[in-house]
Amino acid sequence: MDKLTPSQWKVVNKPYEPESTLKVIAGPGSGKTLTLLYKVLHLVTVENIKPEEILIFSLTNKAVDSIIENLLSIFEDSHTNKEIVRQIGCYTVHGLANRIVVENEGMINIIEEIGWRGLMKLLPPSKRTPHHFRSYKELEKVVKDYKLNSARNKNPVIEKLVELMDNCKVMTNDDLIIRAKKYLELDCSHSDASSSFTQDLQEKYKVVLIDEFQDLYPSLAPLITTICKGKQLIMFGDTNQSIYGFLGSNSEIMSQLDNLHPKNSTTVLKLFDNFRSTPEIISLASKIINLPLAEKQVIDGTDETPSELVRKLPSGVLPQIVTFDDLAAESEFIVDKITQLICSSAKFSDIAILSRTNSHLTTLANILKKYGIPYQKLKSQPDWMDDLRIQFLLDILKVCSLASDEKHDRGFNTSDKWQSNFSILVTMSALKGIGDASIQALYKACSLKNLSIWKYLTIVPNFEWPLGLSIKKKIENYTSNLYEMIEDDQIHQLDDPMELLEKVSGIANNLNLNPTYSQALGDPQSSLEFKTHLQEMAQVMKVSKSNKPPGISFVKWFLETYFDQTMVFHQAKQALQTTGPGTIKLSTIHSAKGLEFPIVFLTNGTMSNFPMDTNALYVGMTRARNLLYMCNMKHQRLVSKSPPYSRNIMSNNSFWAYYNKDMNRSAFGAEMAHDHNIQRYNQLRKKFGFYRAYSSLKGCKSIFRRI
DNA sequence: CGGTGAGAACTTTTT
DNA sequence: GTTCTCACCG
Repeated sequence: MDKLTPSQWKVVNKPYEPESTLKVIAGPGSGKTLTLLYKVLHLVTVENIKPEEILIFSLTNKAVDSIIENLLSIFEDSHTNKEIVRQIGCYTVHGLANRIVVENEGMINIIEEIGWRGLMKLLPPSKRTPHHFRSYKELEKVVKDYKLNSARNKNPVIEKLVELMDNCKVMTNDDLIIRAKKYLELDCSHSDASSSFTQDLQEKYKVVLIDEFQDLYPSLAPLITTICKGKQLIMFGDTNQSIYGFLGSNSEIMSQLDNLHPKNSTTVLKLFDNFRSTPEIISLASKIINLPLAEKQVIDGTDETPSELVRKLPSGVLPQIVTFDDLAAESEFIVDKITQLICSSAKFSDIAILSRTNSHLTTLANILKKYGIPYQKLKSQPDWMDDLRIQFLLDILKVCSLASDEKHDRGFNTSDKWQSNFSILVTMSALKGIGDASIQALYKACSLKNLSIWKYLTIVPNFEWPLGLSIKKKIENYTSNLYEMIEDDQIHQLDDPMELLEKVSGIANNLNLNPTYSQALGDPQSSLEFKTHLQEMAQVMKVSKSNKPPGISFVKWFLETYFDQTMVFHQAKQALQTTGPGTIKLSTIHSAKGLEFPIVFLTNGTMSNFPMDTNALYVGMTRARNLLYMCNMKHQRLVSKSPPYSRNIMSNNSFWAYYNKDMNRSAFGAEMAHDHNIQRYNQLRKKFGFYRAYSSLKGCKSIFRRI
């Protein structure tokens, strides 16, 4: 059993007290998660807080999943009923907001890239007007600003856009938070739905735990402060690991939370030790964030004196910093290093490659695939979800489902009347040859007649449409392809997932999509990729079908739940992969937050030229337990001093002894195997064709530096 | 019309 | 840190 340190016990034993705040500052590898788990256990077993009175928040799905998983094992270890864990509320902030809003107003639509692209088509075309936007991101920003203070900057164009979004229940993630807060503040104590989720939040919870508080940003504040008021608030985090600055300032929301409860009921505790990384890695990482190790931490604040800031013994191997001119050289270095490590004591599953961008990650994945190295991408969403072609199919499904409901008068109230408009706009905007002008003319005509777009297209004869002949033809094609599905209500009768998928891809096939969607249609690799994505979507559809309750059509059920189902499915699949044969983990630094790996490669790609964010670099580095390699990290503090470069990690017997001990693995006969390892390495080298690699490695100016 | 300086975007997440 | 756009100036 893991024993806690005195400073960890201090956190755990801090008594429960309503309307108080406990803030725990916990650096990387300080046992933050373990402390949080024991805190929950303590609340339940010692403080007599009921499990259903505890609410745990984090920001990412991965963090939430890992908390639940760890809670299960810790409650099991302490011989407490595992059922208890299911009663503890554990959510991402957005997941919770989503549940509240959906409970109160049914299916909603979270707007994403293609949604914004569709809305952009509604804006006046002139380049000179202030409403012209280069990219959908600009529009997104303007709409956000408008919503923040619509009273001050009146803008009729944006106003109409926002109105359309409201009518179609289209929300940004920030809207989701605001809406959720609104429902929480509503008094529904008189409502007869006695155990609604919203009501539970208003009344039941006593303790709110926030994991990774440094990741919070201002637009989350309304919801979080509403929820935490009057409860005991326990926060864990580390400002040095704040890597979501691009979403807004963390200090802003933190000061709001600090003021939530009276000053004298706030306690700040710190966890100092680092059980994770080698002193070599910690020392370099501290240098990056400009934290002179021991001294500074002792000075600021608590009476706690750090017993040992570093718990692990030196490994004798320094983090290695390398720079390459091109991608080929970088990937050869990585593959070669991996080969060396694998031919020593490391397993594939020990290794993680972390990069800053998802696109670079994809590049690396393809390279690993080429060499036949097993890998696994750590992503919260599966790949098929961000395929635009798939998103188009989903939007077609939404159009059919919503328009059919409207046609057959199944809307619940009048505000639902034109919910289909948004999806229609989005899908029509995806058609080749339909530009801003046509969309605007059509939309205007619909508003004049006070009809939804679909209704207009089906009841107004086409000679009245304010469109050119070729455009009319295209729109007619769109309408006639969807006609049976909507007007004959086929969409809700199709009960078989495969039939439905076939039908809808048939429709998409008949529609001529613009290049953004149909990217590289002729490219065989791309269409193969699409096929794989389709299959993955089909799998989720089948799962969805199998748990569909009676009394709802399959499409509706699928559209309402596919997101959640996909996440569950995806997570289960990833878990299966980790238990199978070892795979190298690929992840962005942001997604790797909270995780640790025995061996870490950090890479920034050779092409992207803008410098590494200090905190992101710090987070990346502190993921590593024993070995750290950094490729093309462009950061000021890494360009310093000179270098012993450990030429051959394979021959470093003392390091591998250290490594195996750290991993709790028997190192029996490791030294004996050394010659054998070298032999194996040379064979693989030959197989992988590293001869070229070596020449190019020599050719590129590798710079090895040390702190 | 062409040069120049300022400022923004590039990237990371949430359903 | 690099690259692009736009307003402004001569």
